[in-house]
Amino acid sequence: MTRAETRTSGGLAGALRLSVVRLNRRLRSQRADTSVTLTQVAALSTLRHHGRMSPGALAAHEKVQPPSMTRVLAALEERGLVTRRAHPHDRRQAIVELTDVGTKIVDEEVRAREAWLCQRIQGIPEQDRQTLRAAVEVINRIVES
Amino acid sequence: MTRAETRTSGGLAGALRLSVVRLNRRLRSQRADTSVTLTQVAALSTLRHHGRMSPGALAAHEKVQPPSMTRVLAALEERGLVTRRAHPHDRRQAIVELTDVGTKIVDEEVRAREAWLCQRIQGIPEQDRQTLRAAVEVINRIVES
DNA sequence: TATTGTTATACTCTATAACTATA
DNA sequence: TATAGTTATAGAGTATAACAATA
Repeated sequence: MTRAETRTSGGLAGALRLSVVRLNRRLRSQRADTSVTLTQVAALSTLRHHGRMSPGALAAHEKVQPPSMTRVLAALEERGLVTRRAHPHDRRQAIVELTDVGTKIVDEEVRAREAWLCQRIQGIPEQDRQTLRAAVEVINRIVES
Repeated sequence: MTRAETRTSGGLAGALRLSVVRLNRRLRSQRADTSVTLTQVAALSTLRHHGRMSPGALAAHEKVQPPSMTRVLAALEERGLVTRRAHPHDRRQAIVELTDVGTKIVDEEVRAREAWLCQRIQGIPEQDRQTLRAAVEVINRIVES
């Protein structure tokens, strides 16, 4: 996909779609056998950055429907990476938080799992890294809108 | 995810991963009932841009394993969007190409399917579009490496 | 033997619909 | 009634292993 083909909004949308789909595939394929999946990493990372929250809030952050998050959390809880507590005032809600093991996974094993992308980012010019930093912010605004 | 958290390569890798995962989810959820799926659109787009090619070449372009592409092509062939021809000199290979209907899908229905992203891209400042254009090139280089 | 592609199988990811419990 | 979450079910997406056909 060359620069010339992304001049129009439609062309840019198509090019961005292809790039995102392919990078997403690459990221999923970097899964180590003993490690957590890409979706699980995303949920753990959100908990690490934003602290404990309800399953519904986590689903909203991750842009998935609640039943999808239920399944992710069940897997994480089974592996002892998160725990569930009762909400102090609203018994419908649960509060999900990282365990010590879960925190360790996010801080260490997860970063090892990202080695592929991290290595490539280290290998590109600083100007390209600046482009990616700015693009992350633009994409996040688009996703939130 | 703020700019400050993406200063290191690891932080940038994590932020980019989260953004890509979430945008990918949004793109998949834009599927129209009567339309083709995101994976099918990606394959059709590649054929549209690069012309006819073998299933193996298409899998390499899309960064999927050959059996995954076999399944995608079977669905597209069943819907009459692509055809298979024999390779003139190597009978192991097939040549996949868009039908007239498939071309029409790529040019019209697929663009309608992208309305969500296209609309958002039209709504951001030109400077942000330039950022995305540059980021597409950087991401593509990373994916190819 | 090496390459191209398919078949068989299984797992991950995600959604919608229907349900339960609580507010 | 409305909200938070789960269960049931189904479909999309993808991989590895084993196979068939051809080079």
